[in-house]
Amino acid sequence: VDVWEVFSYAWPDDLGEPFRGQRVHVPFGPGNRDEHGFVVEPEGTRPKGIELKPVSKAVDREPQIGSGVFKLAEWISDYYMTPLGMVLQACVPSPAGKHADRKEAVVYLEEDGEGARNRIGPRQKAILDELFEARLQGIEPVALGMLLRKSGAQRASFNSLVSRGLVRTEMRDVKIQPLDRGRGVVDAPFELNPEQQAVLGEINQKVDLGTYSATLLHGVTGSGKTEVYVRAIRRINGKGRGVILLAPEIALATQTFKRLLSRLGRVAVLHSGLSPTERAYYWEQIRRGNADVVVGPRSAIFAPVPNLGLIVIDEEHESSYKQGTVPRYHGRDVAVKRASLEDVPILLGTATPSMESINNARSGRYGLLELPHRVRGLPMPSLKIVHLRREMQSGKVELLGRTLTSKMAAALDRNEQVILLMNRRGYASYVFCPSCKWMLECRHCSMPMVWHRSLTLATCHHCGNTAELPDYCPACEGRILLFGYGIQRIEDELFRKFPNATFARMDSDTMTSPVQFKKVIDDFGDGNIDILLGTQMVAKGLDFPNVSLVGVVSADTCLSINDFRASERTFQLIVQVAGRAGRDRTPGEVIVQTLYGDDPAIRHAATHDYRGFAEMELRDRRETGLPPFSRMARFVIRHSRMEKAEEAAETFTAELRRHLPPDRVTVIGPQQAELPRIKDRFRFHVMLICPVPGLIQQCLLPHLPEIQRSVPADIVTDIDPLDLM
DNA sequence: AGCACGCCGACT
DNA sequence: GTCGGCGTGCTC
Repeated sequence: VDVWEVFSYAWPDDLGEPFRGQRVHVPFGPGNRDEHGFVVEPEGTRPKGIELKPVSKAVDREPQIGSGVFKLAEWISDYYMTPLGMVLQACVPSPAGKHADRKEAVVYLEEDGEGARNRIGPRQKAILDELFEARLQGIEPVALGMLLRKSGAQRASFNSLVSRGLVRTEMRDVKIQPLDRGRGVVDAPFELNPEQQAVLGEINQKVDLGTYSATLLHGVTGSGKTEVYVRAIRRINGKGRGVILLAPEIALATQTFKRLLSRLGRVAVLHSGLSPTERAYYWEQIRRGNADVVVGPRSAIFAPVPNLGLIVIDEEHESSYKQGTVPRYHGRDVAVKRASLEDVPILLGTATPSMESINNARSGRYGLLELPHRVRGLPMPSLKIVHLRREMQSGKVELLGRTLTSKMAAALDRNEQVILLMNRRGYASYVFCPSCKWMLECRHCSMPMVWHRSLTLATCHHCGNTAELPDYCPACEGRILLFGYGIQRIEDELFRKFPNATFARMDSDTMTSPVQFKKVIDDFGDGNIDILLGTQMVAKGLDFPNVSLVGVVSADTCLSINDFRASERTFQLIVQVAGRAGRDRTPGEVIVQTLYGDDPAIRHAATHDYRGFAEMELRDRRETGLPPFSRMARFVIRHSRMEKAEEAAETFTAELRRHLPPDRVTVIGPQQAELPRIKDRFRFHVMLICPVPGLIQQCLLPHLPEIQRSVPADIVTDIDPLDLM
């Protein structure tokens, strides 16, 4: 609904007084269809010569967001060049269902529902797609009500899926954690070390000052950042003010939420995985000022905390803070904006600061605090780079090289635990015909599909489309091969090499629900599992005392991507996963397998040399004029026909050029995007690079709606893009 | 996004 | 002659 304009309506007296941000229903368009909208100007001027329609209904009776969040939404609308209505929709959750049931139906995707998958209707397909998406995000099961709303399907289509055995329902208690439960605040079981105390002292000064300041807390993995947050939060709570704590994703937010429950007073969570009832409950409690802390992923930055005193962003560097759909905002940057609008301090914590943040710290825009050592004098894990090429026995493909294998054996002998990390990309299995080189590709995206043994289906990672495994190659009728070093290959190797060890796999295929996630985490924590094998998921925030060895099966997969942040991401991934090792008495060891051991990102990670890496990377970025020394904007032009897309991209770019000063804005493209076709749409893109923050928006914002309308294709606008594919 | 209007090709 | 394709434009 790309409606940029603001429309005037008559306000019937019986609706009370209108206020900014109020949700309303209005008749819209020739058929007067019912649309929802937000009051933007309660005292708007009446446009002349137009008969006003009356607002039909007011949804809110009290403001759901404060003026700070409303201003924030306006800023997002301008900065990210997104219509204000869409921004407000992202800020304010849709109103809760009327009935606050004690129980609700939740839906699971059935594991072995192979058959019957063909010949299902589009509505049923939509339901399955939603469920599959939820599984990939690890938020399965999904509340039935939410599922039907999101897929736009009727109950009948759903029932049909149940009778085909493709999905399964269960009744679940609506589990709302009452806010006042944790009233008795538990004291910390231990004292802060001098380093932590010094850092906390600095933070407390800013907290006591109570005005805007941004502080980057660079603390190595295991340096006790969370404990520092907790103390700072308590202090601000003691002044009767609330805190927002952002975590990169739902799973981590949930984990942090539980951790805080035992240490702080009234803790609330907010995220899209909650049932409407739960979400409404927390929202309402927060709005009334009953929450001391709100924990959540990026969207929690819009929480209506009435007397905000501090914002904390954990794992500031994480790219999941950037939203992939409109409005495409960066949670960290929006948080900094909110802090400055509401004049409160903000704390950004990480072991591997993003280039943006470290640059801000160096230029003095942010303060910088450091925790260079682990707590309790624990040493950093030792890191060893292993060149896979040298380790490979002739002709035989081994994923776990000689060194890693023997280190694993030794660790297991000592009854210590092991974490193995592999990147999803590059470790997928493809469906392949060796004789004619045919490969199973998604019909809609022209990208190879990935075979999942557990689902007995091939899926497309871009659109979620699924396909059955063909018996024979459709091109030459030859034999089909599953090709690639899938996770299963590693599992097979583990079976062969460590027949007595127990291991668990943790990736989006096996972690279908928070319950399963918790179970694996608990089992591993209790020592029932020796080896934890996982994707990025295992790199983040886990804390197991008995892990002495971490193996990075291949560090290269994120280097090969054509993206100027590849180096930064590789460095972060290695340092973060290495941080899982040696968190208690057993010293940690990390083996990084690579084909390109000379890569500077890997070398710096091996010596825990953040400074050296940042120095080098910033120099590169400065020389090439890339962020953080410039700002980028990216536009993707999409059309179902290739020529149309290309043509539209050309005219769109020409229009952009007319409004941009050529000496200050570099225009790259248009060119075909890295992923040339997704969901049946061909993609071209243009990139703008400009050293002056905000200049691109200033030049384009007045003209963009008009330009977009004049181009017969979909245009996606992405400011400060992280994804350049 | 919907939903109209409007201007060109293949049919009863 | 009309039905219907989808490019274009508007929504207070």
